[in-house]
Amino acid sequence: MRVTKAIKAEQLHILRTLYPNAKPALEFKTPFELLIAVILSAQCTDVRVNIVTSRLFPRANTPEAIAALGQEQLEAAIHDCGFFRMKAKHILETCDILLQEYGGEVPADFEALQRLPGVGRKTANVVMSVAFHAPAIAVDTHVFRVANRLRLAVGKTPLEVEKGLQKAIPREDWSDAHHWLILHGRQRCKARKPLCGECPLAPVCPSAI
DNA sequence: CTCCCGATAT
DNA sequence: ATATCAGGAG
Repeated sequence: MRVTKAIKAEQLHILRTLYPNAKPALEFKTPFELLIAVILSAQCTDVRVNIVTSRLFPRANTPEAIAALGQEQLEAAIHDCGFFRMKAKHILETCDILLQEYGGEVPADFEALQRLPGVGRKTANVVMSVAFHAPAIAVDTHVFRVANRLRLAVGKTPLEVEKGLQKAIPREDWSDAHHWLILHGRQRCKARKPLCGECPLAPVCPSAI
């Protein structure tokens, strides 16, 4: 199947109808809470992150309070998210930088975010898009897999797919489309056993079995 | 590229 | 037993 511009538009239309109320799955009340939640979400399900942060944020949800926990207590608090030693280290370093260089606030700047320990391109894109409503498409494992399967955007790296998606999707839909692709990846277009038989996108998907 | 971490699904 | 999970650093 050759995925034309018209077919890509149809793919997006079906995704929109499938996931009409797409929103972030991570729970947060402030940009700082979102930043911490997204750092924790690396190679971890959003469900598990929400369980951990629902216990952590009432104790500490500011750079000062997280820093006051220290490495050992923070490791214990985020243990269930995996990679807990590195994540705790990165979060503490990030809190120090926020306090020293940004007045304790999360910078609304893509480049500045990427300079924070534990924050790469994907996390910076999520924070810019979700917390600051900037046009950005974060390419996580789900977005990468689903975009490639649909050939909505093809690439060997997340950055290539990100650029392809920016061309294929109208800017005003970037935020919604990001969530459509994640929800589709979680619910139907799974990594292991994709449910092509009951997928409404199968007729416009070159990878459908 | 490997390592970081462990629970869960297959 | 192995792949996967809202990745990032060395």
